[in-house]
Amino acid sequence: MTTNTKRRVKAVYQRLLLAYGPQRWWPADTPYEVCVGAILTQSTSWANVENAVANLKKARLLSNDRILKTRNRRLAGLIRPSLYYNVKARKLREFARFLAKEYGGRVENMALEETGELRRKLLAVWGLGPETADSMLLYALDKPSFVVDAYTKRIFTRMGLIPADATYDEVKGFFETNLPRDARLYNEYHALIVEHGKNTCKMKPRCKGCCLKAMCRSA
DNA sequence: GCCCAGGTGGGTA
DNA sequence: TACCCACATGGG
Repeated sequence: MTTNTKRRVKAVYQRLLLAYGPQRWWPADTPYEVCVGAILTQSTSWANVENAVANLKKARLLSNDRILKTRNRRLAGLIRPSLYYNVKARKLREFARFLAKEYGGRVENMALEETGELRRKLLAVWGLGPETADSMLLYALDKPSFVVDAYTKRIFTRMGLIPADATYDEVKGFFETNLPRDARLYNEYHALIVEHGKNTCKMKPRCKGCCLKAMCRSA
């Protein structure tokens, strides 16, 4: 990995920060709420997730014990706005069962586990893929685990920094080797990528007015 | 009315 | 391994 690559990765961050300002993620009140949101936001816009989380709060079900005690059908009804509500209800309960069994139902106890080992355990839970697991590590536990999503790959592939067929772990590795190991930086960088993806990447004609245009091969 | 969003699991060849 | 499909709401 060249110092030039490191410079470009840093330059992208600075351009995004300048364009969108600090994002200060994750939008949630507690680490547990981050974990729930990470599951609910799978392939779903955040606005829909907010409605689903609000329903859970209103029903006083936003706790590991309550989710474990609630039937799938009731849970699914409450998280209906978040799309794929039946599978997501199961995912919430699978996570709740895991948290109860391994960590006494407390997210803070997860934080005591070594990051690599915890990531392996999270990935073994049904319904938790790499992006969801990394979101929990980074945004709920403040662990330096870079989160990769569809926007990340799209943006950095267009800039010629990442091959189009790169796997999730390869993209994650790209960022972790080209950035200082800093949870706050990873946090802000991913949040900025999402913000950028939601706005500029949809622009037509593509890249017009994009803050990364000067750095983008396909612009 | 159409498109797509802060993915993941399962089935098939 | 590499695809393809199911899941299935709501805002622009």
